[in-house]
Amino acid sequence: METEYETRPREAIARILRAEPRFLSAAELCARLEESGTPVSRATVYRTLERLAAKGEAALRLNDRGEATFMSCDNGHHHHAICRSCGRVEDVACGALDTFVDRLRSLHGFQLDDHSLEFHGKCRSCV
Amino acid sequence: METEYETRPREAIARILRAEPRFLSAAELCARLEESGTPVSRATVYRTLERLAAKGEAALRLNDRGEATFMSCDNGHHHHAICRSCGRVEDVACGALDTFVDRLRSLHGFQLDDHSLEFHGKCRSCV
DNA sequence: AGGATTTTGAGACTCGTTCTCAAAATGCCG
DNA sequence: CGGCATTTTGAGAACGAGTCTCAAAATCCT
Ligand SMILES: [Zn+2]
Ligand SMILES: [Zn+2]
Ligand SMILES: [Zn+2]
Ligand SMILES: [Zn+2]
Repeated sequence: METEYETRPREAIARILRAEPRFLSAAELCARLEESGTPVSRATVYRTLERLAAKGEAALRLNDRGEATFMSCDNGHHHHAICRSCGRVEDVACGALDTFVDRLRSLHGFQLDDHSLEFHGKCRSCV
Repeated sequence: METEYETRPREAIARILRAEPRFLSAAELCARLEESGTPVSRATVYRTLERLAAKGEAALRLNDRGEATFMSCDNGHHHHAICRSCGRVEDVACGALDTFVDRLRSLHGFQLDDHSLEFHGKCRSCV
């Protein structure tokens, strides 16, 4: 069998993630866990984050230093607007680019000054 | 003063990058340099890539394992379509999303099956 | 060639991430 | 309640990409 246990570390990690609209690194998560009186080892933090990401309950993002960061994130396909100064993340539903920008300005009050866009698929010679 | 020298390692690296429409990691670059009879140390490879990226002659990208990869890339703002199987990169000029997708299909013959989009700027509370 | 300056390479080092494995926790069943 | 099989955890070793150091080599200028 392969049952799943509900453990203190897992709950503590999930609680912190759910309360923060930001991508947190494993190190930051460790620090917060320590502060909140529920220290969790690095190994467990990584294992739990990997598990959450696999279940689609957390989004994984590599920051500009290549470190893995995680954020609580519901399943559906959408994109992220990330604040340069505080890191706050606004979820933006997928649609045409213009709609995106409009929504960012009006709905989220987000001042857009840069974006990165990457397509993935198969090139001509790979069908 | 601070003159720049034209050296064998730098030329070898630039030559490989210019011939490959793919993002290459420092390790891959080292291997190719070795093969082509011009071994270059890791340190120099990293220094040269950093230099090229700073001059806007190479694009930097973190792959899904967080490793830095580089590709010869001209200055202007544009986006990338990356083949899932061979890694070939098609440059796509910036414009509305619909135009992007059309261009990918017709001009590049690129079969799009996923994309990632990230906005950067300032959130409401950071002005 | 001579010499000031820049560049290189070998290897030590850093640090994020993964691995190992014995100890602890969990849930179940008698 | 105790055992008990199973899962999870933690401390620390191991790993690997990237950076740093500094003496030796290369480059350019005269
Ligand atoms: Zn902000
Ligand atoms: Zn989308
Ligand atoms: Zn391809
Ligand atoms: Zn653009």
